[in-house]
Amino acid sequence: MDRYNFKTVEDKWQKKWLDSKAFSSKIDKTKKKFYCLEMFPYPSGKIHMGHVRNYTIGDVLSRYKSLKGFNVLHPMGWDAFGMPAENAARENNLDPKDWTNKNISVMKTQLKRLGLSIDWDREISTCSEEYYKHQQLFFLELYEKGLVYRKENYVNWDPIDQTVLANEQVIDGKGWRSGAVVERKKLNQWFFNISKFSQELLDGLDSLKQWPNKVKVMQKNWIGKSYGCEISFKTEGDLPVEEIKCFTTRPDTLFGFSFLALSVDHEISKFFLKDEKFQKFKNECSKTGTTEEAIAIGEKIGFKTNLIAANPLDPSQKVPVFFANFVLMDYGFGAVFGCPAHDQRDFDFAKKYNLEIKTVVKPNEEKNEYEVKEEAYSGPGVIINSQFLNDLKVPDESVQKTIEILEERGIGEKKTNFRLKDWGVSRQRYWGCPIPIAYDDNGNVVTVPKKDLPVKLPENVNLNSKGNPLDSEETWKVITIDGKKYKRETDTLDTFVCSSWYYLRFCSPVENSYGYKKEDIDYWMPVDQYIGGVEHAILHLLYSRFFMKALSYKNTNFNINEPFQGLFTQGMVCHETYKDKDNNWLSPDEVEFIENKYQKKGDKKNEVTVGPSESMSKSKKNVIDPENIINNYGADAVRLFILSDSPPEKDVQWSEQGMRASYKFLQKLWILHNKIKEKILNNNSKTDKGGNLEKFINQMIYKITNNLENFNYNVIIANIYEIYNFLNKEIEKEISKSTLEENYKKILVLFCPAIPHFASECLFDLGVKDEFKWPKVNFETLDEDKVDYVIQINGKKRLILNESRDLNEENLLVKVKNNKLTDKYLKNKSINKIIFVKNRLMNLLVNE
RNA sequence: GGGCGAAUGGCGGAACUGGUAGACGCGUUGGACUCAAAAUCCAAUAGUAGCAAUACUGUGAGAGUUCGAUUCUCUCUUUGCCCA
Repeated sequence: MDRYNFKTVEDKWQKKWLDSKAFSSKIDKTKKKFYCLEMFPYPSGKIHMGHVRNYTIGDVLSRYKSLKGFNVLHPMGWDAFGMPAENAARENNLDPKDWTNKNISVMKTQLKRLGLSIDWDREISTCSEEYYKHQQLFFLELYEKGLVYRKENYVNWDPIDQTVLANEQVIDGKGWRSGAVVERKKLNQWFFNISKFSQELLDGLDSLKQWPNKVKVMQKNWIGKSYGCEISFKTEGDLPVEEIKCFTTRPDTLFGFSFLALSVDHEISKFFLKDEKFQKFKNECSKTGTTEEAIAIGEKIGFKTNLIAANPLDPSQKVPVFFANFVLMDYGFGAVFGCPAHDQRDFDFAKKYNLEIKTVVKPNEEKNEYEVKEEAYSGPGVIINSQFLNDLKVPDESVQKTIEILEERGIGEKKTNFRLKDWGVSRQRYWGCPIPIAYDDNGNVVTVPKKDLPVKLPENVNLNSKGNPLDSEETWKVITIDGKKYKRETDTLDTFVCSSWYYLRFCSPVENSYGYKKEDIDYWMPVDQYIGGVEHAILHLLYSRFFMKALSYKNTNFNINEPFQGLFTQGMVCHETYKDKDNNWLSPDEVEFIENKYQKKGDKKNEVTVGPSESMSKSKKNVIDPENIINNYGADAVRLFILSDSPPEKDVQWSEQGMRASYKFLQKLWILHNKIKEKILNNNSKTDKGGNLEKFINQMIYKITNNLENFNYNVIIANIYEIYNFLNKEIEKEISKSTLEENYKKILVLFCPAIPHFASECLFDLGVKDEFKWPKVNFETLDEDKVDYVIQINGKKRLILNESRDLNEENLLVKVKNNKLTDKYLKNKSINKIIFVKNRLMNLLVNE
């Protein structure tokens, strides 16, 4: 018998699957479909362990569903636009397209080595013209429907790189690449009107029964529905302004107000255009970033106007009006009233400008004399010092009641406010999908005619120019429409747009005339199971949901409400971190463990400190390269290990020892396989002596099926080990050829989802050539003649009795009393009560 | 500060609708094979006491419901994630 040679076996099966197009999927209305999708990768160079885990989980599910008889769609593609390509190309003087395509080819080869059941005929890449031309058409359709618009908006501006930065690219207020202090700058940007669907996006969450609750909660918070009130404040002063409208979620604290704060872009700012001091102040404000966090942490500064605002509920109360850096035009009307006692931001501001701090809410447990002193109080309680609002319960009753009063008096109006803002999709980047828009000399917008799509990216551009490379492409920029010259939009689309609809494209990957074919999406959509990292819980998933709503808006022909019926978020792959004596990060293969000490390889004097296990990242060098691991141990062993050590939704700790154990296990399993095969071939026994094989196998079919349905993939691996342990002993017993053969073949099918090459080889070795089917549980074999009864005395387990099934209370009690082991507990004691659970347990309550 | 989770041996983790806590793996210890080591195989492995059968304790802490709680309820501690 040979050792199990994973290289030949895995190569053989991968070739076989490829040649026979084993995983190609076609519409078959006689079968139930199952669309299994993992989040597609960014082609960054090589696959990492996170990919291995993500795609192994998806593959287990796909293979299982397919064995269950579903018509499975399991595609793969590339999220191929984005900044890393542009940066890498700039550094190495390459074309981003070449860099990306090279990476795709490397990573595709690596993924194939994992033996994934992917329909490669459906492969797509978002950077191909074939893909993005449809995206441009969608853009124009959305534009026609009024869901896309252009407006001036503040962005994070990097003055050195001359580019816009996303919020996550701003680190400690500085550009992540240049290190320059980021400024606020106003730019014309394209927006998708996602906020139009705020309510729908919120309501839709309820229908997503197979989504993890935490993701739904995160989306709910992100959408952030709140009720508030729009209040008009009468003003007086040296400006021709009579009233200012504010939005607030806390109208009940109105009597505690001590100033009004306006955004520097509030329309009133037009009166200050020539005021140098104000312009200086405005400049100062632009130095704070636009993130909520930056605003919360940054110092609050204000610019006092000569306006005075009156409390609409008590016009005798008058307060000053400021411009302030913590108010943005995005929120409400760019104007808020400040109640320092009950909002920390307002409190900080009031302290700085010496404004009154008037307490109007007291916590329930406090006395009426309660006063806010050191910090704002924003918790529940009751209203005080507020005339007719006094004694209302905060927050529910007080907010509601105040709004009613304001509405009655015609000075306020109830408003629903959403935190969700429209999606800015403009990026000042080369490597993205061009926006099919052009401008005339006056800056008026025209759309590129649909027949002229795609708007292709120019080639051989100079990536080292300042700002957006497309902006310096003078010849590309000029476009002629109907004989007239226009200038193209040089911004490209956020890459999240590409990933917002790629799952539709997988249904019709080669359809040329449109982004999808109705017949295809009617059959395949929605995605039955979507699998990926929780880091996309908000943006990508919300944008995708929006995209479906946008496509179905004013379009009766498109009726997909939610793209992803089931969602599973897998955990990360972690590894210990290492630092040498000079505090440099070391990779795991630069470290060795000798004489109970970690040291740098070949350098005894360089002791290594072991840090906590963290998500694998290049910056901390705690990365294990999947390619080496697959080469050393084989794809099945890697799959086995990555599944075995933790539940898929939790983080898993990479361990070399665990990896080796998985490898060794497959070797042992191969030896066992050969023993079994030998016994099947040369065994004439017709009887099974003392064997429980059939019963055991049925239990395992039951368990593994359940565990697969519930994503308990780590337990499935434990079940496989159990099967091995059992078979390894059972095989020594006398067992008939038919029982062994029949049951063993079932077992091998159970192995298919997790270790497909190995299981296929064993089945093939036994001459099984037809399509494999997932075995059914034979429940009859599970009904045993004898069961273990747990016997408790006063609630404590004292004895296990293996007795006939379905014993009634009296008969079991006799057996218990007759058993010598219970003597010492029952002697001279009377039984007060008996709890009896059929086929399971008897609990005797006796006098102590 | 708010929201949502989590806490089980030396470690990763099992435990169906409340009913034998610790499956399975790693590690550790002992043994076999070997001149020796590696590899492999066998055995033990929650803690305490005992040669042993066995007994007691034990699922972050404390209370509660129950014949019976890792599982349900309340309070607290620690910790993770998201939002501020």
